[in-house]
Amino acid sequence: MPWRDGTGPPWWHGKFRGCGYRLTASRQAILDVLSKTSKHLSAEDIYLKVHKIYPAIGLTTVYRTLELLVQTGMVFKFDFGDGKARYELSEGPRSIGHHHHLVCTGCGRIVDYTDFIDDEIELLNQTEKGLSKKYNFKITNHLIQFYGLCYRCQNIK
Amino acid sequence: MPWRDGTGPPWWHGKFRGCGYRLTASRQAILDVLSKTSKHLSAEDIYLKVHKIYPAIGLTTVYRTLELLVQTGMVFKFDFGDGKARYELSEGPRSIGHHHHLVCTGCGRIVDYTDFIDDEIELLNQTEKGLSKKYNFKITNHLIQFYGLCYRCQNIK
DNA sequence: TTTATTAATGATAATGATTGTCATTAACAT
DNA sequence: ATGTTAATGACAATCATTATCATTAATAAA
Repeated sequence: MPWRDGTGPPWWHGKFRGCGYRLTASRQAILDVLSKTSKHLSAEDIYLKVHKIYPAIGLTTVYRTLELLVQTGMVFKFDFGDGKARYELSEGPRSIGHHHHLVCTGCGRIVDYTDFIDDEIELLNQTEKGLSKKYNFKITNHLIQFYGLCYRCQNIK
Repeated sequence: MPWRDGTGPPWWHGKFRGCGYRLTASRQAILDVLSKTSKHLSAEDIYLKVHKIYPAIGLTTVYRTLELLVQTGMVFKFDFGDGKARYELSEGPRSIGHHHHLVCTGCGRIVDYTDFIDDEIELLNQTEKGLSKKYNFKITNHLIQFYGLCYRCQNIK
């Protein structure tokens, strides 16, 4: 399956049909928005962006589509503790764009990092294997976040 | 500082005074409940349990106390994707009770695991050190969750 | 191609966890 | 013992997310 190699249709085209879902304009628009950002968008952020391109869309559809995308593993849903969920396109824990987060508990700032990812991934693979066997889980993804204070919040009294 | 060694007052007594907070009956009751469970309680779960011992307490106070406990690092707030936050007493990522979670995306079942923790922790320490330096973050905690399907959900069509 | 089937959609209302308000109470420093 | 002020509880308000339901449109069937 072509994964964003620039040739042919976007990598997600086949994903829907295969599962019996329809590839609609709304869904394409949402995937488009997600694939063109590196930000951590909330459902409403996504709604607003999609709305510019495709004004007919409703917020409900955004929520519904995101749920579907999360279920099929195409999108990962994050919680950074600010009361709304954030969504990122997920090409799986082994993909190139995969990263983890550093979360400032003072101001909510989020830093994506890919440093150290290689070592982490290797260990995580092992852990995954062990956990899968012991608990009979079929593991599909993982979430790693570090919490702390960013340089700014360290210096605020 | 005594950390639940069984002698003297509960380990958290000093935590409050030191920060200028008052150690009230509500707060003690909430900490008591949290320290006596290994479940992943929501704010309402906690409210109901505390209410039995200390019926005067209000739900608002539970939320406020939990927020305080999270801020001071005594409690960790989790999101397992079911719409409500869960709280666990945190003695920090190096403590004995520290564990990570396996989350079933099918039914929401949560498995705590401590297996592999030692290797994980060692790598996480290194990563933490590297990240701290590079991004100038003062890291205080981390969150690790694996997502997948439990044995039951794997066999449901 | 036309038509039938049914998933997908949008508008709107409903839900429910969490937060804000404010008068009252109680910890604890003095 | 008393004053200061943080903490509390009842209640209202907020706001992200979900449910409802009539309508539309993507795909299969003819």
